[in-house]
Amino acid sequence: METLAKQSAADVTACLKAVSDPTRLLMMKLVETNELCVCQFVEMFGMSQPAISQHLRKLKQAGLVKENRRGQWRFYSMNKESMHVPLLEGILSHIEDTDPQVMALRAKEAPVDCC
Amino acid sequence: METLAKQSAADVTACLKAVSDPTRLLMMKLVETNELCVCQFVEMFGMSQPAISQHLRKLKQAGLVKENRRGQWRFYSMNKESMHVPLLEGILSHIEDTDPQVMALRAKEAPVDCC
DNA sequence: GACTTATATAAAGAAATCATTATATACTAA
DNA sequence: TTAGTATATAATGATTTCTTTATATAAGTC
Repeated sequence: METLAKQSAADVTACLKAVSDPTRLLMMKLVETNELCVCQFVEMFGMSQPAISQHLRKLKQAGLVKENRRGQWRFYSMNKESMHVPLLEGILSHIEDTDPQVMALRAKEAPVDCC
Repeated sequence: METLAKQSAADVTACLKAVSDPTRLLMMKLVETNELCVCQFVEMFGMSQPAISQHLRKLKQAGLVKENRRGQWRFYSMNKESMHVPLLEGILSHIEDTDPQVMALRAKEAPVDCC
């Protein structure tokens, strides 16, 4: 069942800009089902912590992820209330489950107190 | 009926980068059904001819449009053979038909020998 | 051939993007 | 309170993107 909530071209562009970066697209694929904290992203992507934080900020500003604070950690997951969810889910569904990049990232998923 | 031809995350990113620009997204919306020549795009978008040509080149390099030469004109239309068609159609389907930008562009559509 | 028209390509500059290092904030624990 | 950990923000620089102006190519016309 494909929900077809339509939006303006400008809104679609805003969503596409947010996920047209390889790191952020993969991030969205990961948080589609999981909730992950910043330090986990850092481990998985092998990127500096500020770089990860800035990508997450862009996703948050676009309304694609929501932040959940628990203890000293901040968890990110897909914002299912976003107007962009139908579009976003549609895009993510085109990434094959066996995608090597996604597989490699998931293999590196460490416990929350990884850092 | 939603075709679900899956691709690698890298391929999806390549497609998204091509259409995450407002001009190019609208261009794809227009050539989804129509075949348009460069001078028509120039009229419709009110942008310089080289700017239009460069956007078209990016779309062509991504395999999203095909070029058809007839006389002195070059017509562009969606490349229905592209691996990205299912993803692309999915994205375009989220743009509402009454979108003001799309409507404004279509209203400006001039005959081919416009220039 | 010379001239016009449609389009592509090149060159250049402003603005946006994405990374890094350095620093600030905020929560936890002792 | 002091120290440590997790994350955000600021500052900076390299690269990319998007536009414009200038020039080249290629087809059509006289």
